Amino acid sequence: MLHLYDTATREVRELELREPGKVGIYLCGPTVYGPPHIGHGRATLAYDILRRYLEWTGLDVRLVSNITDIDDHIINRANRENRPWLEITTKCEEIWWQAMDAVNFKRPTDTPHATDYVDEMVELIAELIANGSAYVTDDGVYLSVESVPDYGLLAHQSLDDMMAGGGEREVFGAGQKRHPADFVLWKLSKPDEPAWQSPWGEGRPGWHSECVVMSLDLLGEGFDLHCGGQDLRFPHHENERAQAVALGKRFANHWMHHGFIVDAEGEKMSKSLGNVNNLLDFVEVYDPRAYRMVLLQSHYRSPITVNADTIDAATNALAGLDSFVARTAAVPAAGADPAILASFRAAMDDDLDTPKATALLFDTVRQANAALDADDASAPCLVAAAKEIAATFGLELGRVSEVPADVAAQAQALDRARAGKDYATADSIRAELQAAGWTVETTPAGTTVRR
RNA sequence: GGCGACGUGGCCGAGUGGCUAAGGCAACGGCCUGCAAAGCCGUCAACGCGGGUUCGAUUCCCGCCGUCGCCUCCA
Repeated sequence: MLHLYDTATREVRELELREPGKVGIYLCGPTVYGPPHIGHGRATLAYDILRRYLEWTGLDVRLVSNITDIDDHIINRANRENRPWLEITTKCEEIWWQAMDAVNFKRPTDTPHATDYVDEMVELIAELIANGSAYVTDDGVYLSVESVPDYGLLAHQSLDDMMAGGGEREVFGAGQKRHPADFVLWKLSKPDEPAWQSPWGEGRPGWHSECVVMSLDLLGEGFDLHCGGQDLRFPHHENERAQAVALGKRFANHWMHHGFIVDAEGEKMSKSLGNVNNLLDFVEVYDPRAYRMVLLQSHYRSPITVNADTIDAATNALAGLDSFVARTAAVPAAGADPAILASFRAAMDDDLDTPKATALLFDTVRQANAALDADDASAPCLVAAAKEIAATFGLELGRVSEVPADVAAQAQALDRARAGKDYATADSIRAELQAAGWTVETTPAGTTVRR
């Protein structure tokens, strides 16, 4: 069974399932106010790999990932560009899924929207007020963090310590808060802002409530796993949890957080730094699979470097795998080598050790190639194991590229020239094809071309 | 200031109290090939600095240097 690092307990421990055979996962999704950057790519691919692996082990996975479609960022952009906010969220969500499809992210089983859950959030907030853990001020409703006994569980810092330093940023709603760390549950709206009815006046929900309401609604109390970026650990996840605790409800059993993309200088790549790498631009320039490969070759909790060098290296590694799949197209189907699959499973069960599992994949490919070269009977099982691992990683290998008729004709001409020992012609045809971007592989069985 | 992470060969990136410190990319040599490509075989080369614990440390502890993250709305 899978063992995962749990942020709450700070140890690698077994992912205990509430219900055998089924796993419920909540993944904090995007706020749709801009194009996704490559950091979002890691956020989704890390869990895409987790999800595919869990499914491969035979579990029934329910993956809930929200769309935050009401938020200050959205309102600010709408004001700045003088557009309706709904137009922004609709457009950005469309772009989000376009990018996710491009990196082969398997769609979550549920993608709830914050704006569809406003009534439930209002109910939640009312309950929190009723039991004394939330209070109303001039500008909204706040949760009193002092009413949550183990507040700071995920931050691993006491409230006092958190307050001690760091406060260079402006404290939101500082005026009437009882404690500086109290956070807003409901924001009263200003004129012309999107607003919903509530007992405390027209307004909109704060950031943290939607995830509590939606995860509990779709996955239920004590769901198995809650995921997101390391930056969401605090305050976002801490504050989600605080609301559930204040309600007396069991929340996530296990917390998983992934590391960041850093740039060549080792700095976090994020919107706040302004060095955005738009994911759609990225997949236009590079093979989207190369990004997945870079992620697979490092651990999900490590910060990783994504730049032209690392992507190029991954692209080249992928070329070898594509060649492997191309040369094994005619290898008869067989059961995957069980020892290799067992090693794969052992690596993945150990806190998703994809670097080790990826090393195993390359080693299996090498063994399979050697077996094929030697005409050894073990080849089909090795080939099957390699393909199964790659498929579980979500790597689509050896995609058959469309070969235009004229290119196919050139390949045939190349073969004819070689058959007639007209090597000058053969070489010039090959050079031409290569110049046009085709990978040309001349084998005894004939010439194949692919992109 | 508090909490935390990290510094491994040319590049990326695993890992371990002591057998030959993964894997990928790059480079180089060989086999194969008409020549290539792909593949296979092989070579090259690393644990920030200084102490300590230990029979032994890259791994544990302390200090230093350097980098990064979080500390109220950023995946």
